[in-house]
Amino acid sequence: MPPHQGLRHMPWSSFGLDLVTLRVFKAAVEERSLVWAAERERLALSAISRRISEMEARIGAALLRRHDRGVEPTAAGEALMRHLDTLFEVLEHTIVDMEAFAAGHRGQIRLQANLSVPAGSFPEELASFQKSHPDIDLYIEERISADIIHSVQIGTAEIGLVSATMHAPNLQLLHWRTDHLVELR
Amino acid sequence: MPPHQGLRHMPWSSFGLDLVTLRVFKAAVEERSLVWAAERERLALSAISRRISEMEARIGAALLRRHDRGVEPTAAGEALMRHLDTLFEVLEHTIVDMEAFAAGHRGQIRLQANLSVPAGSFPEELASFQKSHPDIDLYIEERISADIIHSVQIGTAEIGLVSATMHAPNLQLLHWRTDHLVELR
DNA sequence: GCTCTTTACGCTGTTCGTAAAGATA
DNA sequence: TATCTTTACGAACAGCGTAAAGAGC
Repeated sequence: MPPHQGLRHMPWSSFGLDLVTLRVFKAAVEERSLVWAAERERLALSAISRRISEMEARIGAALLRRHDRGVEPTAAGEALMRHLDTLFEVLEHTIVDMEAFAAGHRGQIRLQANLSVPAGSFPEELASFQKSHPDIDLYIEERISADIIHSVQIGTAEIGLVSATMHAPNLQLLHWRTDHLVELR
Repeated sequence: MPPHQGLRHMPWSSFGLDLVTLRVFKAAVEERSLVWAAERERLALSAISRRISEMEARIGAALLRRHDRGVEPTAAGEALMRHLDTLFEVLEHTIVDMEAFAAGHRGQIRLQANLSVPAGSFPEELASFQKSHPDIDLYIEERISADIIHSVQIGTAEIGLVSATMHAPNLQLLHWRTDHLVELR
């Protein structure tokens, strides 16, 4: 049997939406011209024309109205643009988030605690955490509660453990990369 | 000068995020296995492995932890997953919206007519149109014939009705989203 | 040994850029 | 004519699938 050579037909759901084409389309609408969009996206004019035409074909509706002074979105194109604004916003947030992981504190967690905390089941909790996250290096430091909270807030520590009695009864905070807010015990 | 052959390096911003890879990654996390993700996405196992590895390389952080029973998201992978949920939601809405335009049953239609038109059976025609297309909002404006024609041409009106005697005997044009050109009576 | 993931490699489809042609004021 | 968009075509790249190799229980 010859190589099956893939199911090329479904890049995304039924429409062939891809980020590059969507980005190029956005540029075309914002620049009101394929020529300028080509320049802005550093792509050949012909490539942009083709991308948008093929997207229109797949969707089954015109997205741009062409005239000899440039282009203009149709009603469908405007609707698409509204979605693209939020789509690329989400994407931007995603990238920022991923950059944070890529940057410095990759696989390292700085933990700060004060002395009144560790008495209870803390060591076991720590051990289980390290077992389930073997690729993370834990750095443990002792501080006073106020400093710990500040460190977590400004990001010089990923985890802060403060005495339960000082701030909230029976509650210890584990603040992990600003994504997780976990109750410990 | 030889063909410049493109700036291949920047599919999206600095990261090479593309919808197919993101979708595949989502599948891998949800299925907790590349094998199952491959099956679900109808893609070769090797293709999935490569896609995810390359995305991790570009991002500069591990997204999956591999063991011999499958895969598991790292902290970075979990963060990415949270964004993907909203991203694909937006995309889903976009597709639904575009499908509506493809079917031709959506949105607003700006209609321009001049006074000499409506005398005849025009109101009945309009009523029947609105009855058969209940989800379309009709906006009606009065203009002179030349302006109407221009509006339809440049797209500020989807429908133009001009006096039969002025331009073509016994003919009124209904120009709909530049896709349909329908004779009205 | 079994199940999972990764790497190697040939091959095909995709997509670019250049260049020429069409369209419109 | 000048300025935009589209189409044609050759070439490079990207991405798939098969198959073999690595890893961990």
